[in-house]
Amino acid sequence: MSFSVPEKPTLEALEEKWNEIWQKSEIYRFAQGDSKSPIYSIDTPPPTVSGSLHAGHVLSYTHTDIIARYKRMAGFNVFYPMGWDDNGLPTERRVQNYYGITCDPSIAYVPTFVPTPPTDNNQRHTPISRTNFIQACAKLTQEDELIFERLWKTIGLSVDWTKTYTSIGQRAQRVSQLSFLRLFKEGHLYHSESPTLWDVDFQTAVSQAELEDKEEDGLFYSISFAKSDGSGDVVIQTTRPELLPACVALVANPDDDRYKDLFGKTVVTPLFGIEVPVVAHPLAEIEKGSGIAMVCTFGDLTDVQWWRELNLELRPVIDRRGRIVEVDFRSSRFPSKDPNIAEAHYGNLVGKTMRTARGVIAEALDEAGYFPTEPKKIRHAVKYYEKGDKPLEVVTSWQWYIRTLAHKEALLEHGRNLNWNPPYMRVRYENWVNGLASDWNISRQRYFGIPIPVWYPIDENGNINRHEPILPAEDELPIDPFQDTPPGYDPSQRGAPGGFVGDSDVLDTWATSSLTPQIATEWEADEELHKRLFPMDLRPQGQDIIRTWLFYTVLRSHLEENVLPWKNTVISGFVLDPDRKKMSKSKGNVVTPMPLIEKHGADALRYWAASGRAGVDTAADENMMKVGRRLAIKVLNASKFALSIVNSENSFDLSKVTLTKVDASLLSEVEKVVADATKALEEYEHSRALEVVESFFWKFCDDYLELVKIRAYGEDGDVNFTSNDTLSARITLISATDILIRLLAPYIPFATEEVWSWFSQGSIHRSAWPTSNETLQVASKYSSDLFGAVVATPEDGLIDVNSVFDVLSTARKAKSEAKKSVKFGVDLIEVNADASIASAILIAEADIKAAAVAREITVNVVDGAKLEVSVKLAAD
RNA sequence: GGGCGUUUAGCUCAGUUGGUUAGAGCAGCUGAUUUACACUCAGCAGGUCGGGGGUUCGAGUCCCUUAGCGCCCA
Repeated sequence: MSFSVPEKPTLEALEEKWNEIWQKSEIYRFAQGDSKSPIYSIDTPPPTVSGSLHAGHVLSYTHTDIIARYKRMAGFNVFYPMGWDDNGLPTERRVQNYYGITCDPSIAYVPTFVPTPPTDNNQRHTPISRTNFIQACAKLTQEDELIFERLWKTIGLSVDWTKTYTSIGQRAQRVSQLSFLRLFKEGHLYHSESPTLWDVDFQTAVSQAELEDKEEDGLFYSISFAKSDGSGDVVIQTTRPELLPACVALVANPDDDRYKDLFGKTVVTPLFGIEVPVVAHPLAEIEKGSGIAMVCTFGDLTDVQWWRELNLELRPVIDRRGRIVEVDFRSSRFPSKDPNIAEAHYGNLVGKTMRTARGVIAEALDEAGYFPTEPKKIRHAVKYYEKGDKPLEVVTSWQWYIRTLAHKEALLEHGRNLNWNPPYMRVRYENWVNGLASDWNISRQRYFGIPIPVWYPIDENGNINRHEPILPAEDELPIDPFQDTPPGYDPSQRGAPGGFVGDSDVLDTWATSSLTPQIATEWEADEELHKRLFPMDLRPQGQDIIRTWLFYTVLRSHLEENVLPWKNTVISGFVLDPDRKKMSKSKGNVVTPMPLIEKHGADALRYWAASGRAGVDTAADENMMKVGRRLAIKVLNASKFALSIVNSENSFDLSKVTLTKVDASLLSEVEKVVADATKALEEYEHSRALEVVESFFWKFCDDYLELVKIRAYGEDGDVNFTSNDTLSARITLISATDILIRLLAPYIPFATEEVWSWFSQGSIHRSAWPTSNETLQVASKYSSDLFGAVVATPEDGLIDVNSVFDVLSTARKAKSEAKKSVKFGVDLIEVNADASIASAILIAEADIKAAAVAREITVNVVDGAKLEVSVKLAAD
């Protein structure tokens, strides 16, 4: 065996060099045919490709990659696919802005249309057909995916790129639609016309998980309602007087003595003259305002609940664009006592936005004397869609829902059975499940998404019958009800009386993302593979999407197969900017990873990421990257040095090498490091494992290498070393190097692979993870391969090498304080120590003398004494 | 308002079941220098562990209380 070590190793261009080799040799490929090795499967978060790349991606994906690499080395057949989340609203928004287009389903398809970014950014968006729009989305996401893929490869994610999927791809479509059909048949999914939170800009329904409360300034108006029996007024408070025409009741708490007499009686709405009942409900807060509120259809979700539970009338006044619709005050729905006055006031509101209408009606109420007091300024929470810019409205529409409320208990139980890292993250999940208030609305009134796979019959009068949806056969999936014809119909019947119409909605992105375990493991496509891979081993993800991605995925696996989708989850923290502020586009403090990689190298960035613990927010700190870069460079240089000593001229002829006690003890320290690092990684504590290995590695370089390098070279100096002892040092150097770089391989894959290539075959990332009892085997292998000798261990035990290093360190300190060079001579090192330490020092005497350039060492045994070292430097 | 986390050296963080003198890296300071590595090495200095109270022979660690910061949910 021989090997070659470069003259001047460098980190530059290692990323490119090794990525190319890794891709070619497919070292990260899942071995589908291997039925023996245990499988470790990872449910990788599919990043939203329409979002921007930032350092946060590097943080959490590196954490996962460290585990993947560790498990692969530990003998697992690692299933580590990548998915792209390209479906949904964020993509639509990006495509609209990027190409300057907007989707208008009423426009005809133009086959020749090629989306191109506009030259003038102020230009109005060009309306295009639904199909053209979808094609534009597909085009841009493909480009975006390439950018992500390049980053993943540059930071060295050991993904099996043959398993890539997308959330809009055929496979995702089939799985999503198949699950939809199954859940519908099993009764877990239903269709209903009900009040739903609605974003008036995006024109779509949103779910509870997508809500965001925003604190806003508002006015709390007091409005007088006249009692129908003429016995006076009741004063309510509201922030939304514009909904007065939609008022269907007043509500107060059943325990509120002030209003007990009014329950069951009626009052009349000001301006509009509609008689409404006064009702009791426990959700009415006694403390809030005057304790009595108006119920409108609908101002918010509490209104919806009151309306449902108290069987109130329905008087909708808001359309899907968030504007006031026309109503008839002579109809039974809006039975005004004075239609002329009602119409006069309402006429000023029709077509107005909520905000404008509020001002108009407030003025009218004030003029007509319905404000007993001035409106009060308040701060209150207003519900927004997390991506939206206008407050959500509640509108009534047909939507598809997956039942969640019925499964709370089971979902909590699943949460208890999942291994959470860090454990306290489970609480967030439990809080969310306990706080669920509505079933999951999975339909979205958008375009770039997976179609809801149903059609509806149209009766002879042209009315759509939404109560009896037509379902496709499972083996026809995926389908697009806009393009495909339902069984038993002819394409010409689309939209015609007696014919059919496709559901025009698409699925919520989460309705697909919650199936990533099923998509990745070939559920209902390769059942044998699915069984081997599912439930999966690991779900890594961000803390911000516990309530969405994690929760929904648990729900879907519960509904499909009644199991947890994975055994473990690792929740990563956020990346903060260097000043420890949360990164956000609006603040302009987003740190993008590519420039950092160019500056510090991929291993350095990975080191920074690895130093952040699971669940802990981590600042994008360039200092840490510099430290990582130093480590990678040190690995190259120290390994080069160790290996070149080992590889230096040898004319030894020994059939047996007995390791010196210093060397055997060093190897035993390595074994402890292996054990500690392995334990930490098994517990998903990647940063602790790194710390253990890294700190030992520096000690190995600064103390052990310094201590034995003269012996390892075989040079004499003042001391004579035997061939046995020289070979012992060389075998120890290469064995420790071999093991330590394997321990570092998951963290700094490029530098360690480079070193590995100097003296070993194959990829380090396919080598075995060190075990804590293999050091002697490693030593034997190198001894036999390099020197043709067998290795023996010293007979009577090991010594404490750390005390030997302490002596060396004291000598260095004396020189430093005397401002002398490290190589300055020492006349005498005097040591007082307990017997065991004293004997350790004596055993290492020759090494210490050589390393410290000391002429003499005297060791005094003092029972029970701590190690004391005094150093007498040579004269100048 | 409720929940979770966090507060340790100038900065970023370790600190295990309570147990010697509370650790590391960075920054700072003092030095070394034909060298495996200047992308280096050695050394020094720097802390009342957010405040208060308690349990204990002993508390950074456990309990109570209080304040700041961050996140989540109302």
